[in-house]
Amino acid sequence: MAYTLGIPMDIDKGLYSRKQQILIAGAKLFHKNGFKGTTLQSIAQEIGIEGPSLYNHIKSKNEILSTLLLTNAQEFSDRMQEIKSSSEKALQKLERLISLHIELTLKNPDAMALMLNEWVHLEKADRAKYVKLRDEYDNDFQAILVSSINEGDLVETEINLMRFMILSSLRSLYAWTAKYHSFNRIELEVSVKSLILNGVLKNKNI
Amino acid sequence: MAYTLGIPMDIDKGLYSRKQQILIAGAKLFHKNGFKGTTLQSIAQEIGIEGPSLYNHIKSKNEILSTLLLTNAQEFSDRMQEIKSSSEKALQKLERLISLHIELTLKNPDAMALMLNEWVHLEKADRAKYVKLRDEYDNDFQAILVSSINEGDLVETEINLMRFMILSSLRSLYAWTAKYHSFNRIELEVSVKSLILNGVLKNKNI
DNA sequence: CCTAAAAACTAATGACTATTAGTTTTGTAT
DNA sequence: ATACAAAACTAATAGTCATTAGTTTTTAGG
Repeated sequence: MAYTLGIPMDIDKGLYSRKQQILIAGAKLFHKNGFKGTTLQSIAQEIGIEGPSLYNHIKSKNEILSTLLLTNAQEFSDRMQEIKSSSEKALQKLERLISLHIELTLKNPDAMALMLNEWVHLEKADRAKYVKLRDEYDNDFQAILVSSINEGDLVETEINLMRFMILSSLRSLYAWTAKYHSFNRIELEVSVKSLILNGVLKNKNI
Repeated sequence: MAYTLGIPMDIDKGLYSRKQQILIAGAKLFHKNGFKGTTLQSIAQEIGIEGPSLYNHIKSKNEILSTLLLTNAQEFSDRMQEIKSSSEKALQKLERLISLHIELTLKNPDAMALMLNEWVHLEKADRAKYVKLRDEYDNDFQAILVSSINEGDLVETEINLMRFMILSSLRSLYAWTAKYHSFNRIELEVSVKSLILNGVLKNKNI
């Protein structure tokens, strides 16, 4: 069974289920206007129904946001476990993490955008869950950087800043892909890896 | 006369004017809860008055946001003109731009955070003005990168992606400085420049 | 067909909050 | 002191939604 946004696809119709449509429309509009700036009516309109009809499929407006954020945060977390537990050297793990960000960004740019800011509108419990997933991810990411430094592959900069700079670039990629769809995934991976690993200078003074 | 956020400081009292206090509190709360998630009452409370009293100093809630965003966008724009018109080589201009982002981020992290997302809540005219300033800045930034490539200093990656990756890192710095105040500006400049220019790899394979 | 569940609709409700009105307090210059 | 303006307060207004209630339409299985 194929999944998108954590919701099973309605294969028979070759279409998205109503709940999926709501999540897709929600992601799009939350991204465009912010969570608080988006009305349920506008989400309903996007899929051709009236506002209150949404309640046949969802429990609340907040549920839309938390499904989007937690599904994606969980996917990052799961994929991180996979990468962590592999036996490659840390530098290769870093490259796989870059690929992961690009993959998920291309699959779901709107949801990716929400992960940066809109989590502040989650309700307490979901918010705690989200922040926990995210902090763990960041810690794991940094641990891989530390390993790679110890393996002699990465330069010894202040480690928090290094993690921060890399993750900022990767987490902002959704804005790039929205404008330049022409790029294919492989090209993008090559370019992004090169920029992060080698920087922008042509002649390094080693 | 000293200025902050484009508003003259009330030097006699050694304090901020009410309008400045409102802008500072607004930036803080808009950053924390988003523009739509922030009530005027909460801004007023932050500076010890009642909500409606704000109207003795401002015209509307939106005015707070637009002052914050346009003041800072204008400062970026002005400083860009200065750097553009200097006679250094492009690589030095790029380094000055990195310093500029760090300087303004340290001076005003909350406002910097707003520039990423909250501009969507500006009213039509202000929004157009903001987007124009920002697009022009991005174009100028990219033009400097192109010059630097032509001068043989930067690698020939897809230019939009290069600009995008650099600006994403720089524009996210506010989140870093909020957590790691211990860093001083000079150290930060050295580290950020190195990460952007040289990347994270220790041994480049030239 | 028929029927029961799912999903839609329209019409409230009620909370929240930006803004206005009208009044009182505070600060300052004469 | 006094008066005038600035700045604060309290009490209303009015618009905007999320959500609920109650009803009708659609859909799918027997």
